Amino acid sequence: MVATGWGSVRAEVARRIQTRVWAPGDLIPTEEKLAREFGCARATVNRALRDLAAAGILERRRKAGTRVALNPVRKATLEIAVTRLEIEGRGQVYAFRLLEQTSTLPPVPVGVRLGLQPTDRLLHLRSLHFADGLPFLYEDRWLNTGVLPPAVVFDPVAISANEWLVRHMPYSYGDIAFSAANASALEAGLLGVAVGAALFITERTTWAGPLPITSVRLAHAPGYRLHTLV
Amino acid sequence: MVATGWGSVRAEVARRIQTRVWAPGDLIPTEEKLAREFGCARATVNRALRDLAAAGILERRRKAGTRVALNPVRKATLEIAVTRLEIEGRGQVYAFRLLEQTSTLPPVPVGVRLGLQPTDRLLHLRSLHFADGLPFLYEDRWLNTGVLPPAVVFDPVAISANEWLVRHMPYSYGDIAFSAANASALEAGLLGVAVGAALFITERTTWAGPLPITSVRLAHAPGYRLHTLV
DNA sequence: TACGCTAATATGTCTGCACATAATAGCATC
DNA sequence: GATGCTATTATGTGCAGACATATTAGCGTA
Repeated sequence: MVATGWGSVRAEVARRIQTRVWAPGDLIPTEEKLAREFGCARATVNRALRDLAAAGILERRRKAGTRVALNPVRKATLEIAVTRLEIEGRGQVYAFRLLEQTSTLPPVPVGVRLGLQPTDRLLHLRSLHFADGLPFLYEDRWLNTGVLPPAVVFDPVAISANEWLVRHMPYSYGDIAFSAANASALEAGLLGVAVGAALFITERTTWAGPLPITSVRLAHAPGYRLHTLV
Repeated sequence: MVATGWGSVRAEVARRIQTRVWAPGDLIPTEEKLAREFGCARATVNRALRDLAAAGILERRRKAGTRVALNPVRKATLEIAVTRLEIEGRGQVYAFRLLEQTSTLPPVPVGVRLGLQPTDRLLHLRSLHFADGLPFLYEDRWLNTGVLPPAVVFDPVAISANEWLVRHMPYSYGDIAFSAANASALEAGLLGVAVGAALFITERTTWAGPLPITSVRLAHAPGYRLHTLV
């Protein structure tokens, strides 16, 4: 421990866990003891241990103390960027085409997922995103236009809904699910692949506070890989 | 702001961003000003803003100040649990069967991924995991036995490699990639699905510090969905 | 034995202060 | 105008001390 700072405390604690000085399930010394040992303030140790706990390596409970996680749950972090940036980030040319834009009653599962009344109409957008001219992603989106800020015009032909939302309804929250599915005839035709090809599917439902905004299904062309950070 | 604590500062800042009091790209007040406004210490504001920055909502740079992220990158967090716990967590019965256990030279891509010499031998494990008696997951793993702690015996018939590693080589780091693939004849047979069925694929490479431990490919039976937290 | 109260304890968080560090803006110089 | 130094500034991190809060262990009582 020649380095200083909470990062070095974290590194040393992580080292002791990796080298099994402290084994899974073990109770590690209290913040005070560690602070004395490392010659730093308790707040510094606290910062380091809190960080390791957030990573799933430690489990902390008041009074009970801090122990090395017994069933470490790997927490993987993914970056979900706007499609345009994802494609441009690889040095490819981005383009997208709007295939459909209708205001209609959503299918029941979509309505339920968004918590809507059966009579609520939604904007149904279907579009295709291209990388270097090749189909990259097929997007099927239901959009609750009622909650969009009326001040700003949304032209789904000019800008992808994804990007528009991220710019004008920032920092809403939702849940994301990933799965695999065989390409339907429609999807195969649009993406230019054989019917039944394995597609990587992303499904997102997004809320701004209590208000449902959008529910979208993204079908990625074969070859798509989603990577964790680091 | 009737509540107190850094959480309430975070909530209020998030609210101002959601309601576009502070729009994307805007510079928000300095920590000192916010601390004065909220009637708390700068450290408290710092904690709140640091948290929002970690979530990708704010961008912070010394001297430059704190601004609302212009191209917010959604950071999704996934929990990757041990397969047994994942299945038992749904109230299903877990079982697994080891299909192959050989020590051999890995295929070139695997060797490269692990950064091994072309002459290094690896333990090749192939196994099938079951949920309620039905095939759930096909695992194809290459394991660098040289780095395993010799003190503890690893019996791949008795315990899944995944779980053994997580218990005895805790807190190693690696990268994970998700994709979709059509089931090969082999996979289809093992998982009891049609050839060509869309499988959700997880690939992981794991290191303990500088030492490569394992590279694994997991093929999930159709219907598998990976969910983000919250 | 079972239950409930109480004291002890480890972490959670806040305050106020200090100094470190990175990045900018402005000035001086060539 | 271009370049380079310097002062300024906002965040990053550190410290010590304090109080809050959850949880446990132990004790006493029924």
